[in-house]
Amino acid sequence: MSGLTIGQVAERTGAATSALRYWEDLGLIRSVRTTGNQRRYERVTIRRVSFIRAAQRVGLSLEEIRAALATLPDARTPTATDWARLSRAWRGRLDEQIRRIEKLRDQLDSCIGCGCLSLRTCALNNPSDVLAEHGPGAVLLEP
Amino acid sequence: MSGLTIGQVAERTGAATSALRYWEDLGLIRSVRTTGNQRRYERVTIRRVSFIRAAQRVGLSLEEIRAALATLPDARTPTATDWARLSRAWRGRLDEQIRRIEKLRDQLDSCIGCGCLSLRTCALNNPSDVLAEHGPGAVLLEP
DNA sequence: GCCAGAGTTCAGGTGACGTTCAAGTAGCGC
DNA sequence: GCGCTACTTGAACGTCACCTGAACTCTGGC
Repeated sequence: MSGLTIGQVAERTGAATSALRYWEDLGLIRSVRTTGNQRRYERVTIRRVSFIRAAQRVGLSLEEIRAALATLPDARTPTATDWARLSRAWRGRLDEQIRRIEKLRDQLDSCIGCGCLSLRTCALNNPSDVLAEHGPGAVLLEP
Repeated sequence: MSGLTIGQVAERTGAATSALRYWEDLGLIRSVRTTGNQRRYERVTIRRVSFIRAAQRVGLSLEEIRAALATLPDARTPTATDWARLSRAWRGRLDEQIRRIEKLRDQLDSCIGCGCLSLRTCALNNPSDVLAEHGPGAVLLEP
């Protein structure tokens, strides 16, 4: 009646309570407190948390997710259209991820015969165009 | 002549010097020291580092890589056949990764229209069979 | 009023490094 | 041998997205 506990949100979304608290510290979600200082979440938070988890699976960092969530309307409860707008951009990311891994796999196929891993001859070892050069920010695919 | 410096190994392999020192701390690579306490690497270390980098791109943790490297012969310099044996097992991993992301993408496609992200109806939100439940250990795809 | 279970904060750990620092070293020309 | 620059050193701290445990407090049912 007065909102969902952190345990209820965790159970309904599959997120760990520690993650929910962490996301709240980062400002991704909000809660109100009871007189005893316990968190209580609105029901709309469930959808927000679901969005965060889905976005993570697609490979977005929490900072990117925070930015995306910031474009949601303050005044009203987000609609299905709002959520759809945010998730539409993910498609390309997934295609890109698949493309990268497929390329890596094909290179591996052409490389396994030789076992080379040598500098100029082996494509597996020259991935400059396969993966970005490394900015910070990990993509957890299988956390 | 008396071995490669850490900077030379970094340049030839593309690994950062900080990573090389870290891997040495973990026992993945070895070095000898000069009288001035600087690291000097054998030329074979280049191939070893290349293997580590390739294995990481495939998604192995450093611990898994350490275990794989431990199967290399101590007595002699590893041959192309040795390296090929180690990398053969990666194929399935990459296929599995592609399968996972493709499934996620397909679910996203069927989900974008509705913008739902709701609990029972949206596949994107029920990924229990898509990704493992989360043991520790991050897979960095795009570091 | 009691108790179990769920909640709280805080400190510290994880993996795989990157960054920054003062201080030391290598190798070059001269 | 001297000076110069580029490189290297270990230690300590930061990063990201949390997890774990300690020590405590709240909530809800009986």
